[in-house]
Amino acid sequence: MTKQLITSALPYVNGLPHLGHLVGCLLPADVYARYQRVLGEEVLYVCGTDEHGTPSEVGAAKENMPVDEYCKKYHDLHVEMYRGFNLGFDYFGRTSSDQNKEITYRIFHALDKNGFIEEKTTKQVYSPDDGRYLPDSYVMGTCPHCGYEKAKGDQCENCTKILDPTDLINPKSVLSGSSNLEIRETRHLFLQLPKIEAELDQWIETKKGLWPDIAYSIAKKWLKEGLKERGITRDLKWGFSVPKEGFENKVFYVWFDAPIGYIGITKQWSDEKPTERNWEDWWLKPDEVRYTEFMGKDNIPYHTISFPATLKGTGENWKTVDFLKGMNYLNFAGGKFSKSAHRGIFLDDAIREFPADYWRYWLIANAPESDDTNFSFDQFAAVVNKDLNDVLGNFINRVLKMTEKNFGCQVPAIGAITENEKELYQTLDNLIADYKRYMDGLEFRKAMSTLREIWVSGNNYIAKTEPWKVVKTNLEYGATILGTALNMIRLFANLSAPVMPETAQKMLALVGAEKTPVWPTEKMETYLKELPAGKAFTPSDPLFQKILPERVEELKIKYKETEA
RNA sequence: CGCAGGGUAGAGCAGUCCGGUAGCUUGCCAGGCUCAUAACCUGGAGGUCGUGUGGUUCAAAUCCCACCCCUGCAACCA
Repeated sequence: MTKQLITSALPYVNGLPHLGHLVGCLLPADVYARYQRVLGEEVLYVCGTDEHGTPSEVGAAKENMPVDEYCKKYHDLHVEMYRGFNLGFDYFGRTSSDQNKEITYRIFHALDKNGFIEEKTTKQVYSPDDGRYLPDSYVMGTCPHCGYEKAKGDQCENCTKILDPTDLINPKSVLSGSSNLEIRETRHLFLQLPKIEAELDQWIETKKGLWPDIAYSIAKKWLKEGLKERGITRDLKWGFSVPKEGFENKVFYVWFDAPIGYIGITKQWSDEKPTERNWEDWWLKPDEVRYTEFMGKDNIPYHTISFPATLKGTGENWKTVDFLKGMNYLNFAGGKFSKSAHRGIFLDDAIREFPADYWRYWLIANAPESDDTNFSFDQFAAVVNKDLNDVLGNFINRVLKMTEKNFGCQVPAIGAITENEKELYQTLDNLIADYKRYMDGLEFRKAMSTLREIWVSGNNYIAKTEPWKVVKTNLEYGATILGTALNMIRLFANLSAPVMPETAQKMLALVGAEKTPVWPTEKMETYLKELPAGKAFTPSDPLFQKILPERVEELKIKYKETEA
C-alpha cells in the first residue's frame, strides 16, 4: 500500500501565527492527514518551525536573548497554539535541529560533487552600526524613479519598480536607521538552477491539470522567464555553517535548509524510536510513497523550483512532491493579515473566543482555493450559526431528545424499512461518494458543501417521516426512524472527523459508537443498522452555541474589523 | 510596465478546460410542521455572467480580440 507523506510549509518561528497561516497550509494539511487516517492509510504528517535567517537574529536582539533561546521560546509557543487547534502532526520539529544539519550537509556535498554549486563574488550592503550585512529589504531610502521616501532595497512599494539597494537615494538601515552604510564584496555559493531547468520543466509539465492552477502556473511562469543561479549562503552567524573551505564563517541561506527541514524533521521523528521508524522509508523510496505538500501561494516558487532542484541535483533518489496544494490568501477587512503590524486575528486570541472546531469548519468551508478570501465576523457567525447549530447541532439534538422521550436512553430496534429509508440510503450513498471524491482531490470547499448536504439529508429524513407523529400510532416504525437517525449521528461523526475532530469525538461518544473515527465502507443499507439495539446513549446539551449579533459587534470592535 | 489569480442575484461561491434552458449557500418573501437550539421542511422573487450596439458561431458566462477594476508576485521578506 502506498504511504501518505504530508507536509505543510514551515511557519517562520519569529512572532505568532494568525488565521492566515492556519488556513494557508497547516489546517488543510491536517484535515487531509486526518482524512487519510480515517480511511486507514499509513500517514506521516510532519511540520515544524523554520528558524534560521536575519529576522530571528534581529528578533532575538530586540528581546535581548541569545538566538537559540529566542527560537526555542517561540517554537514552544507555536507548539502550544497548534495543539489548541488540534493539529495532529506526527512530529513538529525545528529546522535548527542536528538532524536537519546532517541532511543539509549530505545534500550540499552531493550537489557540490555533481557540479551544481559555484562560487561567486557579490556586492552586499554592510552596516557597521548594526554590525551586520543587510538583506536588500532591510535597506530603506528614496526611490530614484518616483521619489517615494520609504522604498525598500528590493522594490519600491509605491511604483513597484524593482530596485537594487545601491539605487536608493539616502539609503538607511531599517534596523538602526543609520545611513552609515558600506558596499562590501563578499564571496558566496550559488545553486546552478539553469543546469537543471530543462529537467524541471519536463517534470512540471506532467503536473498540468493535476495541480491547482495557481501552483502549476506560478511554476511555469518562473520557468518561462528562465531560472537564474541562486545564492544559498549568507553572512550571518545564526544558521548551519557552510562545510566548505573558505566558507566556514558563513551559513546556509534559510531557504536552502528550510525545505530540507521536512526531511530533517522526519529524521527527528524517527530518531525518537529508531527501532520502529526509519526516515529513509519516507524520503528515499519514492515508489512507495505519495507526497502531498500544502502551502500559501508565496511559497510555491520555492517548492516547485528550488527545493525539487536541490533534491534532483543530488542525483540521488529523493522523493519529490506528487501533489502540491497551493492556497491563496485569507484577508481581513479587505487587507492582508500582518504579523508585524499585528493586524488581523491571531491564533491565541482566536482560541480564546471560540472552540477550535468552529474555526476549523469555517476556514475549510471558506478556504481560499481559487482566489483570496475575506474573513469577516458577520460571515463567520452566519456560517457557524446556520451550518453547525441549525443544520448539524439541531439534528443531533432533536433526534436524541425524541428518542429519549419515547424509548429512553437506548438505541431503538430497527425493524421493517420503507421507501423512505431506501431513498435515504440512496441519497447518502451518492453524497458520500461525492464527498470522498472531493476529499481525494483536495477540493475542500466542495467537500464541505457536500458534507453539509449530508447533514441536511438528516433533517430531510426527519421532516419526511415525522417520527413525532409516527410514535403515537406505530411505535415499531417510530423505532426504525429514530434508530436510523441515531446511526446517522455516527455516520456524520465519522465523515466530519477530519475537519472537526473534537466534535466528531463527542458525537461518537453520544451514541456509544467506536472511539476512533473510521470511514464508512459499507453501503448505507447495512451501515445505518450497525449500532446494536438497546445500546445506551448519553443525553447531552447542544454541541454548538450560536454567536449572537451583540457578540459579533463586540468582536468587530475588539479586532478592529470595521476601521481596519 | 511584466506575470499570475479573480471580476456571475444584496452577500459568499460553482459553472468556463470540452459553447447548447445560469446553478448552490446565505439573506429576503410566502407556505408547511411543531420533535428540536425562534429551529427544521417546501415553494417564490431576485442576475443584460466587469466593459465593448467587438469578433467567430445556428448558438457565447464559456472560444478570440481590446480595454477597465480588484488581489498577489517579481528570486536577499519564509
